[in-house]
Amino acid sequence: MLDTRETIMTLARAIVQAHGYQGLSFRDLAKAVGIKSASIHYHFPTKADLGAALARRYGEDARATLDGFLAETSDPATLLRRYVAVFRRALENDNRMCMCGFMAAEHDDLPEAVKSEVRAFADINVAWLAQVLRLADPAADPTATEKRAFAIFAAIGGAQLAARSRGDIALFDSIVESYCATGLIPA
Amino acid sequence: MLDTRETIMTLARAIVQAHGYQGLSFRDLAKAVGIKSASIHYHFPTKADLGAALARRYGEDARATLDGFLAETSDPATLLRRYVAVFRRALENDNRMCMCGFMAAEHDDLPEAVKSEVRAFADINVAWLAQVLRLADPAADPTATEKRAFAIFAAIGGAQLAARSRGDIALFDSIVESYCATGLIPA
DNA sequence: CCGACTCTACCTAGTGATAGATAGGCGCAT
DNA sequence: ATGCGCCTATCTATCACTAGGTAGAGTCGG
Repeated sequence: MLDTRETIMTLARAIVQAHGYQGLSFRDLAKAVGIKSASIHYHFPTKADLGAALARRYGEDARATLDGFLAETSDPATLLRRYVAVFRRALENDNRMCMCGFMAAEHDDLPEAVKSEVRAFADINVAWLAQVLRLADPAADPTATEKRAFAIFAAIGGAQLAARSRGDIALFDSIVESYCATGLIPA
Repeated sequence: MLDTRETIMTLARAIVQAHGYQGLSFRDLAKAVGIKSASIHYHFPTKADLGAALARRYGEDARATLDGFLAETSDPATLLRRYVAVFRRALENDNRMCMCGFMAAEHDDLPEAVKSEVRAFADINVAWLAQVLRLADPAADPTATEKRAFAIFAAIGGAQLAARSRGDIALFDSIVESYCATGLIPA
């Protein structure tokens, strides 16, 4: 393998998106990578280290993706459509979900280092959404915009969770449609 | 204990609401109940049996609670406010969340019997919400009403998840406020 | 050019803790 | 005396993690 550490992170992310942090085992991960579990510990001393690295990278990747969208267009409707599509893609990928969404549920059992990265991920999403909402309505109250951004973030996460529990991507689409129709997500 | 089986179910529910199905261990549960783990197996032969019974009862209780609301008033705004309050109460109870919401995330690792009960729980919620929406707008298209009901269910679940990840009930309130302000939840 | 040293990236083997589950027995109430 | 409710004791499997070792690549002085 060219870069084992990267391979570990990629495969671990996929596992956590499907089974959660609790459902991530060094043995299974090692088997997927093609090495022994002891070798995972060489790259990430503890599971908490791996979890924190995973969540941090997840946030970095999200920021890069979202900023990429902003570099291509300033149309709020297009940007929000693309944002929703990111969450849809997780479901398309074997009914997976947002890694930090899963970790949010597991909050009570997460090492502190992982918890703070999960919070940071939410912050990145909310900040970006608020930025897009300001493009749509620059005159709006900044505090209300931030609240609205958090509401959209939470609602899409909820739609993903509901669709996942049924293994039904069409349900995700239907729920998001309702969000747009009722005005939660501006069109 | 007067009724050990009931005690097991009550305490198990609390554990799953905080740590998920995966986070429920017979040893910890038995310790909480004050018996040995082997005795749990006497009442529930396997963990899957316990999980299914838990999810089924959760749905039954929800139905009873919601129907109780309907028996008291026919005002949609009041009913929806009470519905939201039920989810808020989980957070108030040591930052717990909806048991079936947690299980929705764990979907991939759930025994089939548990999965179907989780789906049934969602059905109960959506059916009740649709009923309330029909009270608010009897002329609306029934299919659209059902979609809207699912959107509200998903959005509130998402709000709970987001608030839990921050241990911040005020965030739940803020998000729900946004849902009402934008019109997702009719006022 | 070569032996000695060191570092990286992996390995085998095993730790103690914990998981769900089982067999069989004991005490008590009907 | 039958059976319910719970027990002790144990099983097998898996968990994160560790100790200690090794093959190979790179680095160094002489």
